Amino acid sequence: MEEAPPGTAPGAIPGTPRPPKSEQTRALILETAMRLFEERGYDKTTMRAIAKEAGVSVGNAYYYFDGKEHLVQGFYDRLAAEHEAAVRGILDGGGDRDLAARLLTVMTAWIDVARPYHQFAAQFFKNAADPASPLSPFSPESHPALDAAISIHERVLSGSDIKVDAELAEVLPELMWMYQMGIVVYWVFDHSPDTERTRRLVARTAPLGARILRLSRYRLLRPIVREIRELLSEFLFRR
Amino acid sequence: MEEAPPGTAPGAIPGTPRPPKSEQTRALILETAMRLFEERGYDKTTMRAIAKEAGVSVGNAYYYFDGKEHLVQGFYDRLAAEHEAAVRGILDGGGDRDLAARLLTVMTAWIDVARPYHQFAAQFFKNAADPASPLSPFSPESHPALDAAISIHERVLSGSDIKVDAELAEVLPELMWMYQMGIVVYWVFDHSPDTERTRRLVARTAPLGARILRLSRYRLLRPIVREIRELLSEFLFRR
DNA sequence: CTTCTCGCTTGAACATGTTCAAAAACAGGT
DNA sequence: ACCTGTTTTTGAACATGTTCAAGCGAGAAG
Repeated sequence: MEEAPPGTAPGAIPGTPRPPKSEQTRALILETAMRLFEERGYDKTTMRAIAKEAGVSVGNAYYYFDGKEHLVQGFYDRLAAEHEAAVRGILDGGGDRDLAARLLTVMTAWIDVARPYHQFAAQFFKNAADPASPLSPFSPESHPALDAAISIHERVLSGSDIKVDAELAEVLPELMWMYQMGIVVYWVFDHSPDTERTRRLVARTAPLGARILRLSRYRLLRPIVREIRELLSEFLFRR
Repeated sequence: MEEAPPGTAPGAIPGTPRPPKSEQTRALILETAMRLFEERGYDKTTMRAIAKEAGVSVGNAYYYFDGKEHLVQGFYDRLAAEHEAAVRGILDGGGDRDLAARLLTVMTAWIDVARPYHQFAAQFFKNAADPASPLSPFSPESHPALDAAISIHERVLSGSDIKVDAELAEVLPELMWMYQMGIVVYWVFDHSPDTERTRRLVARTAPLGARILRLSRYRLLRPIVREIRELLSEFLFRR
């Protein structure tokens, strides 16, 4: 999330918050960029336009951000924060304890939160898919966001009344996150009005997932569940 | 695969093959581009360099191809053709009839065929993820390639000795193609030497898939299999 | 007060994908 | 051989992300 920190003040202790002046400029540029992205879309927003609108020079934007892509990180953070806020109530007590319901709520909340950015998201989605880009979910820069997203699924699971093997429970949140990524891809490509198709897909798959999970305790499926669990723990990305 | 066809000759019947001269130029540009992409990578290869190396002007390249991205389509086609050739023997009689073995062969063949392009693929993978790009697997331009890829999985399935419900069999090839896409994504992000991790992942998941498919005939799983089948036929892309 | 330091800011210059009006090559008819 | 309309080719111009050498300004040091 943090950019290459513009050098710290001369005698300043490292780790000390940036002097407020530059922080203000940084925020101004970021906010202007996000506003223009939302108004005109990612491609149509030029760095020159951002600089002009923010009342700074082009070079100044590059002083604070390594490039145009980095300005999008703001959306990641905002999205993640809004999503977290939207589901907090449901996750921390008070909510339904049924896993299907919890998952559906969380996923639907994400679609709602992300709705204003749908068109814009499709435009820069490619950057997220670029392994070399900091916007990739696997990049070091995205690690905090990734952890936050997975943590949501941890809470979806742990707050539910479902009974699963402890070892399986360990890899499930990451699997659920992958499910979410799949939905996001579907959503990005979804051109139905208000992404109604994606909503329907979630409404169908969330209960299905919970159902499969319940089934996983049957004797018959033991060996295969075991195999899947081992697979996940070996090949999931965070290992 | 076909570009916006450079206007047809005056009295020519539409659908008539292009005059060979221009076809030659087109091929020259495409081949030069592919060679340079392979030598220097996608980003490092400029349109000017391609034109210069091919002995034509920049504008000429744009006369035949709508843009730099379109030049990559050649790799798609080449890859698809090489893959098809590599697995043809196994698919059309003669090969193993075990589904796991067939799937593993086909997937491993793909990794082998794609090996020379791994680094390069990672560089333009983002374009394939862009819904607006012609390189997206869902774009009209990629439709032939998509059909070809799915047809391979149709043959993997139909040539195997596995018994599956007819209705399920109808959606399975597309599901298997999605599995392949998942592997491709893993492969793109895979930095292990010779993408050994991806190979191991395939070696583990191909048998797993076949195993799950065999299990699907159990009474216990009937309703859930039915649900999955309906889901797939409703939400898969080609519908 | 002067000078020095260093973070901050500037805008021109650069690299590269893309467009376009015009020139050249070409084909067919007379 | 010459005219005419079409296809092909050209290269300069354009748009935009990015870099960089130079300038600015506020506070520290003298």
